[in-house]
This record gives sequence, structure tokens and C-alpha cells, in this order.
Amino acid sequence: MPEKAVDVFIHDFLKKQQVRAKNIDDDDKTSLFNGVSEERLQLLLSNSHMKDFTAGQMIVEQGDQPAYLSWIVSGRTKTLRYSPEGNEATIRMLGRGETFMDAVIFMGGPSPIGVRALEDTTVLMIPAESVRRHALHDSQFACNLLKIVTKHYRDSIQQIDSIVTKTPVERLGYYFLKLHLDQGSDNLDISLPFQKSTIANYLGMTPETFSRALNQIKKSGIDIKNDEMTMKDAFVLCHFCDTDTAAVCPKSNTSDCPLCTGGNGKGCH
Amino acid sequence: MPEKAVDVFIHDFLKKQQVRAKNIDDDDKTSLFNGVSEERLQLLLSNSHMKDFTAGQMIVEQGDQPAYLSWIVSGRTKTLRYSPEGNEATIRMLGRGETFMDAVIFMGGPSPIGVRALEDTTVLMIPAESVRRHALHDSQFACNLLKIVTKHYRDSIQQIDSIVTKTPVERLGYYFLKLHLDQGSDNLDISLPFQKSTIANYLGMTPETFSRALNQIKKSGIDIKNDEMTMKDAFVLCHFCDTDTAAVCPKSNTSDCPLCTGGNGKGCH
DNA sequence: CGCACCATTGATATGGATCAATAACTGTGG
DNA sequence: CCACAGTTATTGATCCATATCAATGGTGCG
Repeated sequence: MPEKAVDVFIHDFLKKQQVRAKNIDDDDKTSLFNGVSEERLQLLLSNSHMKDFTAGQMIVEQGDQPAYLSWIVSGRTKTLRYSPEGNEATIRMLGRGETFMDAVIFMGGPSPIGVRALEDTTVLMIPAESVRRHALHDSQFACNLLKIVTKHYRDSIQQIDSIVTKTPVERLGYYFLKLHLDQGSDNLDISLPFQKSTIANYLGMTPETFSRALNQIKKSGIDIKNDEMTMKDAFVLCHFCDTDTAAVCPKSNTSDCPLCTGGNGKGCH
Repeated sequence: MPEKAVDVFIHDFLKKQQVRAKNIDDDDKTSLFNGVSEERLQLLLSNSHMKDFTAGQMIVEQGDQPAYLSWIVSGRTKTLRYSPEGNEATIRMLGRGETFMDAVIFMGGPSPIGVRALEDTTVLMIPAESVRRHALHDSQFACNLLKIVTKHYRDSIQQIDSIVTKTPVERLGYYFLKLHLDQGSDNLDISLPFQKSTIANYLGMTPETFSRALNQIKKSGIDIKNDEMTMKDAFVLCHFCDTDTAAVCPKSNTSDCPLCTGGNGKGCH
């Protein structure tokens, strides 16, 4: 049955990839197998298997030798670092279609991070050794990995920057901005994809501080009710932007963007 | 003359690589060209050039399109993120033989970081386009890059963890520990490779706090005089260790390590 | 010798953590 | 359908660590 599940997955994936080929601008999260032939994909996944985890369960323990590259079929997880005293630092928060341990299996040595299921989660587990071997023989695949890992690296750089140089309110605004650009930037409604306390920890603050930051940000034209927020207009988050995020924003360098037209050249929406 | 400089560099590099082949355990920083044939190396570097920068000069501006992968021939640099208000977050601090923009050129879009020369620095600049093209055709090279970038990623994860969960003294101890393991772990003398204020910023604290943390750490058997420090014995830094760093430490899991023998299984020297 | 720059030390202020209590929400079983 | 327990979020009061401000000392360089 696990074998069959993998087959179904491959089938689905290939079908989706055909659809995706028509949408040129869709090159984001699921690019691991882009340009990899069905034949090779079969080979790579032939000894993979599905596995279920319950909410709260550790999928990978910090310090363990990484054995799989994992692909989230359903559910949500987070990668984190924890200390013996119980402190946690959230590194990434992931949902369906995203991978983890993709970077770790190339680091050598035990995993510097742990992975925890935030809810009941099903994961496709691809043996690390297969991935490494495959990468050595398929430069296209290696470059896909490179693209994914550099994206993680970029995110972690921005995370460091946020925590070191920004106030809690600014961090929150920056997070919302990226969320907004992620969830289709013409949509004025954003839904929080994770629990508030989880996001708080990801942003390097306590839930209390997160809550107070929310109150602050409400004043600037954002309505928040439970996990749904509505922006008054598309530009309320503009002053949280920076140069590299602006490059992703379709509204940047238009006359509508208050920062771009402001003309200081620094970040804009 | 720049052409010639590159040729000299290639020649030197290949000679060193032969030497390196004899030292099996040396697979660290300069692994970018490992396993890449001289022929291909020539090709890759054929349109590269050397460039000099003076202390304090920006080598890459945050927000610029990255045009080169750079290799430090001599001098020191740091990669950083800065805000319009003048706040800086140091991401990495690099010396001779290390590369920068290695990850950035695969991110797509403008550079999320800037690079500044900390002293007069000479850099080998390899066109980004050549690197990308080469990676697509040489899976060995792509995997080298993968290894380098994942190492950066691991460092940034540890940096996030440090800043979020550790006190200034602990951060400093952890930094010293890694420095110690880097500079040959049988050596009880460590020299600080960068200016204190630079390290302070890298560790997410002010120079004042750094200075006070130094005073704290002196009490536990470390003598610091200017930029040179001497440890009383090889185990004074042990309690700053964690699981993944322990994996690199030759003294871990020996009877000498106070934490390993302590037997809590968590980090050890 | 004197000027910059960097590090150190002390005094003070403050932002966010912590502690504590309440409120809202979720799901469960009667 | 409601009552209840468990979890998560909010709000207020307090405290403390680290930033900030300010002054001094040391070091290297012209």
C-alpha cells in the first residue's frame, strides 16, 4: 500500500507538471523535479514511502543523522532548533508541497535542526542517499536543489536581519507583506497560515509581544479578526518593504507605490 | 595583467589541489573546484578577473543584480544587510580563500545582501553567468556549490538560534568554541580573526555588551589580551557546545569531555 | 606628538520578557 | 444543545537585560 501511494503521487505530480507547463509564471515551491524526466523520477522515488505523523510529533530529531528528504503531502510542519533548557527557535514554517531536510542532507553530519508536525501530517520520504546520488548524476536536479536551498538561505538572512535590526511591529509588517505577495498580491484578505504563537516564535518574540504588535498594526488600516485580516488598501504594508522584496512586488515602481514615487530608491512596495 | 593574474592563480590553485589530494581530511573551505578538471576550470575562469578594493569600500551593494561569484585572494570582507536608517546586520565574516555571492547568484533577483571590504582586499571575480551555465553542465560542480551553500545555511541557522535563545555570554562562548575547532583544536591559543565591533555585530550585540561579555567569560579560565586569547585547558568552552558542533569536535565522546561523560546526551565538547 | 579610531567602563533608560489573570475559542461527551 | 475542559490569545503589571548615552583610556599611524 505505501508503494501504491507513491505511484499515485508520481502520477498526480506528472499530471500537475503538465498543467504547470502552461502557466509560465509558476516556478515556485514545487520546483524540485522540474526538468527531471519521468523515468528518472520513477527511479528516484522507487524506494520512497509515505508516512503519517500526528500533531506535535517530532518528525526529525535535532542531532540525528538525516535519512530522508521529505515532501509534505498534507499538513503543516516547522523546522526548529531547541536547547536542553527548552528554548526554541523556529527556522521555517512549512505547508503542503514544501520540502524539508533538503539542505540538511548535503551538510554532512547530524542534523542541526529538528522538525515537528504542527498538525496531523502526511509526508513523502525520499532516502537521502538516493537524492545525493541522483544529484551527482543529474545536474538539472542539482540546480533545482541549489535554487531551493538558496531560497531558504535568503529567507534565513532576512530572518536574521529582521530580528537584529527591526522592532516587533516592523517584523510583523514585513512578515505580512511577504504573506500578501505570496497569496496573490491583488487579494486584500490575508489568512494567517499558522498559529499565532508559532509565527511569534518564528519572528523571535513572545506571543504577548506578538499580540501587542498586532494591536499596533491595526492602527495603520489593517483589520484583524481571528486568523483573517483585511487591508484597507494594497499599500498599507508598503513602508515595511525593502529592496529585494520590492523586486517581487508587481506594484513596485508604479506611480501607486508610495515609496517608489517617494523616490528615495530604498525599499518600496 | 589581470588576465595574467588569473593564470597565475589557476596555476597555484591546481598545484595546491595536488597537495590537498594527499591530505584526505582537508575538504573544507576551498572545495568549489574539487573534482573539476583543469580544462573546465580554465574555461570557467577564462573571463574572470582580479579586482582590488580598499578598506571600507562596498564590493557589492544590497539590491544590485549580482554579476560575479567572488573568491577572496587576500584581505577580509563581510556580508551584511543594512536598512535606510543605518542599522546593520552582519551575516558572514570572511577571509582569504572564502567565496561570496556564491548563493546569491542562484537566488534570482537583486542581492539581498551587500558586501564590504573590512581591509584592503583582492578578489577574483567570476562572472555569474559562467557559473550558472557551468553548474547546469557539471553536476560535480553543482554539488560543490550545494555543499558550500548548505554550509552557509547551517551557519545562518545557528546564528538565528544563538540570537533568539542565547544570552550574549553564551553566544560569545559558542563563537569562541567554533573558532577553536576551526583553528586546530589542539591549540589553546585563539586569535580573533576580526575586529571586536564586527564580531559583536555578527553576534547581534553592541560593542559595549561584547566587551562586558568578554569580562564574564574571563572568569571561566580564559585569558584575553587584545586580540589574543589563551584557554586554561581544552575544555573550558565545552559547556557552550551543542549536538551538531559536538560532531565536529575530536574530543567529543571521550572520557575527557565533561559534557559527554556527564551523559545527558545533549551537546558536548 | 597629536589625531583618529577602537575598546572599555560606568550610569541611565527602555523595550520586550516574564508573570499573572482573564477571555475567547475548540472540540468532546452527556 | 449545552456544559466543560483544554488550548490559545489577549491584556495588564512588573522587572530585568541590554541598548543607549557619556566619558575615559589605549593603540596605531601620520
